[in-house]
Amino acid sequence: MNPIAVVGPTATGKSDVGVWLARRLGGEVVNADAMQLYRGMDIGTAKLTESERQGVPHHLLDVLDVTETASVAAYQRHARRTVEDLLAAGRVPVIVGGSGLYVSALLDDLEFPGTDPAIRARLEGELAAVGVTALYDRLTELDPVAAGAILPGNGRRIVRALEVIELTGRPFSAAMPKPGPARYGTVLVGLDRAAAELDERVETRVDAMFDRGLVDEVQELIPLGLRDGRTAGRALGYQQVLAALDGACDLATARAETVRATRRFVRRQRSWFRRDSRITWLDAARPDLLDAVAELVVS
RNA sequence: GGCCAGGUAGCUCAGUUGGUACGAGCGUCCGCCUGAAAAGCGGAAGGUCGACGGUUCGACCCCGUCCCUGGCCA
Repeated sequence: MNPIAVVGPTATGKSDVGVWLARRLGGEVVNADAMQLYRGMDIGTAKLTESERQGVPHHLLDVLDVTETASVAAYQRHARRTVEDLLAAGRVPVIVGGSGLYVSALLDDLEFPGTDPAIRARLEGELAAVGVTALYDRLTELDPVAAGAILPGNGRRIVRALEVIELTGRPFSAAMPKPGPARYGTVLVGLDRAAAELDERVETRVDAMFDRGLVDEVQELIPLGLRDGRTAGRALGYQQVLAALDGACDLATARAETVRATRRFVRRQRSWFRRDSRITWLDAARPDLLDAVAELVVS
């Protein structure tokens, strides 16, 4: 049986549907959520607890230390291997996550040219020293096409483009994946909810995270290097709690900021997934949701 | 009841010696997205400048009255 991918904005209820599908189909869950990759980041990423997983094996959870930088390319390798292993074993991969780029890396023909820490560091140094404009001008000279696709203020992407050019000696082709069927014949199911309802769920969920000890979790992760990592400390909730612990604001503000930032994130996730025409969308609030999902999977 | 501060974008506030509001942050909407993606970036829509009257060629800015909010004093 082909893999199923359950995607969509955060707080819609993807994880539970994933478990249900896995149990029903004899499958296992493959995480496609960038922040759930981190060990110890449980409360703030809404990772399912052991009991909530109901015995369903979950892959690609807790594979990174908080100090490690998440990487799509690494994710792509691990996730593909995991999916292929499951298929070989006759298990149905149930891909669940809201990180659009990660899902795409797994299911589309994305190829990531390498990276070189030295080159990267140098370019970032330049970015800090000379400013974005100078680097953007250079990119325009070296690769007008890439420059056209990257906004002049986006230092991060400009650096990456220059890195790839230097590394490969060829222009940075920022071509989006060509439209086509998803790898492994994966069926894509999108879960969403009415905007107002999801906003409310986000608020409830953030409240619950703080009540369940998000602050303690952050405090335990600090000695493990949460602040030193490049990505982990930027996760929603963690970032805001760190700011509060630094005295930049109080915890009530951190909580409110987390709600706000999460809502913004939901908008971005929608705009990412919206353009993928392979996704069949379902309103996660419908009472017969599971039946509807089952129908999609069978057909 | 008196005094003071204030009423400008959905919210918090800038601003104009009187000449079409240069607004900002947040929110909202839309979009982009290749080794940081829960990240990074771009664009747009929103204002009868509390009400009414006066002065003026012209007022959101000046004057008067009133309404509202906050604080202080009674």
